[in-house]
Amino acid sequence: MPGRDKPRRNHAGPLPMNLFADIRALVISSIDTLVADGRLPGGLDTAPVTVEPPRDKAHGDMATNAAMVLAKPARMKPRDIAEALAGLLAEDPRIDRAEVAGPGFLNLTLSPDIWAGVVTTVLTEPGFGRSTLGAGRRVLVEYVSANPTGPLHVGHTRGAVFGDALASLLDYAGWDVTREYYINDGGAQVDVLARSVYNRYLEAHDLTVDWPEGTYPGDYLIEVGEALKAKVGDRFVDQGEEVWLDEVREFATDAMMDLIRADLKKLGVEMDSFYSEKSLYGTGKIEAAIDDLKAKGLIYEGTLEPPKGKLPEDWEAREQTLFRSTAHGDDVDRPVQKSDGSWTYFAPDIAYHYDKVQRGFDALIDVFGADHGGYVKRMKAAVSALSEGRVPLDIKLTQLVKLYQNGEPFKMSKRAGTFVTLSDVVEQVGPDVTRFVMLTRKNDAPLDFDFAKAVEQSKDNPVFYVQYAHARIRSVLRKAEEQGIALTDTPVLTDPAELKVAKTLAEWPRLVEIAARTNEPHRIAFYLYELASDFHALWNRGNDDPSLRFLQEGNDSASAGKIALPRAVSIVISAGLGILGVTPAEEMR
RNA sequence: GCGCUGGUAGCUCAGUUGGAUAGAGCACUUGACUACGAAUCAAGGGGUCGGGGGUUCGAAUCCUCCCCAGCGCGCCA
Repeated sequence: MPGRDKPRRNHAGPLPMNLFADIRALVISSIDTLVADGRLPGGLDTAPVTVEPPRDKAHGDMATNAAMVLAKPARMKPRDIAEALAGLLAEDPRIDRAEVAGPGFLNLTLSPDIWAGVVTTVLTEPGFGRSTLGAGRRVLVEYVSANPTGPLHVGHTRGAVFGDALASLLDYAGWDVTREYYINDGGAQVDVLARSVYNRYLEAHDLTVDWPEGTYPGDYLIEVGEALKAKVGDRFVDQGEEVWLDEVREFATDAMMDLIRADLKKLGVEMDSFYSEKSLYGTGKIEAAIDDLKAKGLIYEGTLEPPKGKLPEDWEAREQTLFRSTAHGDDVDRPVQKSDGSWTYFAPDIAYHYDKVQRGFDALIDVFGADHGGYVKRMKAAVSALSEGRVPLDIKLTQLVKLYQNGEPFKMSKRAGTFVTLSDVVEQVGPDVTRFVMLTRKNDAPLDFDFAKAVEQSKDNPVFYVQYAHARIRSVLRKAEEQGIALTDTPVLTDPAELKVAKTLAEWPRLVEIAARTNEPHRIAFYLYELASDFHALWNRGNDDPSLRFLQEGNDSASAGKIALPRAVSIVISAGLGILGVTPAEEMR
């Protein structure tokens, strides 16, 4: 077998940062060597070559598909390529064995001291896991963007948590991230808000008022009405809308944004900027965006086909100003102006995204609720047109959150003014649990959130599982400090359970890149669960086998060698929880 | 009718963007605390990956046609 009796070498070279990337580079360079030797034809595309952890651990530490993806273009048998590659790879000191398996997989078993090196890297390189994937490019993440008409509810909470974790993840992966909230303060709904606040204002003057359909009767406006009274006295009583609407609207939206900012703060979400829709009106910004599209020949006057299927009752064909979004992948063209000449809601959205492009971002991400799924194509079309395809826009939809209390569904109805707010959730279960639970589901899958389970602190609740692992490690480290044990960055790893933990640590940088590339922060949460699981397993091995305990009675140097591994685990758990915005627990007694 | 998102173990969900015999947790069965923290661990049973067809060395993953659920579908944001 190749490589069996090669000389062992301690790590003279650089410590492994992303082991999978390092080994992949080795595979690629080996392919180049084979080409140079004439054993492989030139001009091969190595992009599809992957190096991954195999699903079955019996297949070694890593597997590469290189031979199989090269077989066809090289017009060779996969096993022949694999054999040639195996011989070369086995010469590298990092690789113990390279074995051909199955249809042409190359299974790699790494030198055991590689894993100790990984632990040392975690302990000595402050940025272990941080990636240069983003290369300092600027990305704007827009999230929450709830209408400023009331407190945030659970649906917004998920969007807030998701967007915030995604932003942190991208930052960790080397992007220059801006977090932004788009305030929908320019549409009809803020007029409704203003009228509702005006009603509360009248009530504050002990006047009786009607609450017609379409107003916001929520209690949270009572104090806003009183505050308005405190500010303007009875100046607006018995006055027509034309007198007070503008002022009340501004007063009310300011009050709502204060409320929303306070809600976000409870969750630990902090925006870099708030962008006002209203600032687009009367400033020429909408016109500028539409003109840009017009210059590209994408604006025209026309009449849309009625939608198929159920026809709106009051449908009648009208000529409107349309955006030729079909030229950029949409299904139908979209109106930007109503038949009376005023803007549709889509127009300021275009202007807002035009502004994002103008601000020079390299990539844009919008986080919407699932009920806005219908706008994905048109927004992508708009950004594609405005940036001439230069700026990618990814739109992530967050699905509904279904609330339960001990299995009993919680109903929420905004119309009736009774909905479960972000405050309700955070006050009951705390920000850490709220955030972690909402990130243990893919963003586009529905989420069941049971208050009872979330506070129960059981295994049902993964945040405690991860927190507990961290707390256990901190406990060990406190004891080590009490005993005056001098720490070392060089671990002693012998048991399979120890190696398993180190191998999982080695996957962290790769996991970060996958999560960042796919914009899927939930992968971080699942990874942390797996790391915690490996750690708990090792801990319990120590119950059966005292030689595996981190603190070795009366042997400080042995203890130090054992403690290095859990120290590394706590570093990665802290980093991962940091991305999710969850505080690592020091203790949980 | 069209579009978007889902459909994976009894339940709740992952699945490394096409890799090898599809994985966790809960629940169920059995076992481990004179402990570095048992909120933990070990072992076991459990599958037509919604269904059919296709693409290829290879499909839960890609294409196509159906079925089911949620959301959306000009002059509301």
